[in-house]
Amino acid sequence: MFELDMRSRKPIYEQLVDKMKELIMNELLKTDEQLPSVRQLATELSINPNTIQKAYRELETQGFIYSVKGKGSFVNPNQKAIDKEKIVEMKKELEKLILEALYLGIPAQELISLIQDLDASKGGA
Amino acid sequence: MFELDMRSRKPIYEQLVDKMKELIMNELLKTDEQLPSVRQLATELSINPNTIQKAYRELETQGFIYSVKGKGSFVNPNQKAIDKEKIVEMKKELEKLILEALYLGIPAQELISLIQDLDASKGGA
DNA sequence: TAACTGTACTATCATACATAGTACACCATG
DNA sequence: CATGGTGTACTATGTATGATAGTACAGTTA
Repeated sequence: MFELDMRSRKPIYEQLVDKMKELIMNELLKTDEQLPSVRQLATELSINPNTIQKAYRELETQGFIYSVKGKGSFVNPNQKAIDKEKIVEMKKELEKLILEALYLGIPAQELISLIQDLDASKGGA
Repeated sequence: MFELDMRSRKPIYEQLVDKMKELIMNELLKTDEQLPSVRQLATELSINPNTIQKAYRELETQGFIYSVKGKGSFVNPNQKAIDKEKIVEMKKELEKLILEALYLGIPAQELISLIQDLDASKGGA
């Protein structure tokens, strides 16, 4: 369910956060559905429970999940608060990366096709 | 000439490498043109000479520049060897980021427009 | 009570990046 | 030749971040 890239510059906990957000926004994890427990997921992924907890804490801060002591962590029903700040940040990152890609010689049309493909697969899956 | 983001996850030397490659590929630095010296650029950017040298070494390894002891570093006339590996890597990164953006709710059309704008400004500048 | 949840610490290790300092080889200029 | 510029190499140190290890405590559920 979670494919981690241990060599990535992006830390594990952050990869987890992003994956979770995708699953939630794509409704593969539905409202009030229970997430795997900190220890269980840690065992499953062969990483430290602290790393999982760090991801969960971040997800809770961002309003994607809520956690209850003794019970577990669950998908938050109200995630309308997907912060605009994050979107702005994302656009900046994308702009940088796209510019690099163009300078690297990747044709604009190829990038556009990539977006269209991803968009289609996202909606149609 | 070089805008460094000290807060970025991308290390300084790597930012330098990328900037240089852009300048070279965009022909803002022309064939056999001399680059700033290691110490000079270090002073100018207020960073350590070793960091500059690391960037230059990397650029030389990748075939973008060549260095001559006692003389300086220069733009390589033959940079046809723009590695495909880097392009593949770039595409993967882009794919991840675009997917995140789409899930964040940024419309595909907006991303496409972004690419087109960047592509136009790149060619027309 | 027992076994599971989340949560909160401290300590330690590993890695990558950047800096500091020194040293040497080479070239150009006076 | 002497000086000061170039690239290059090396060790040591500082720093920040990520990840792990271990322990402990609070709450829930059976």
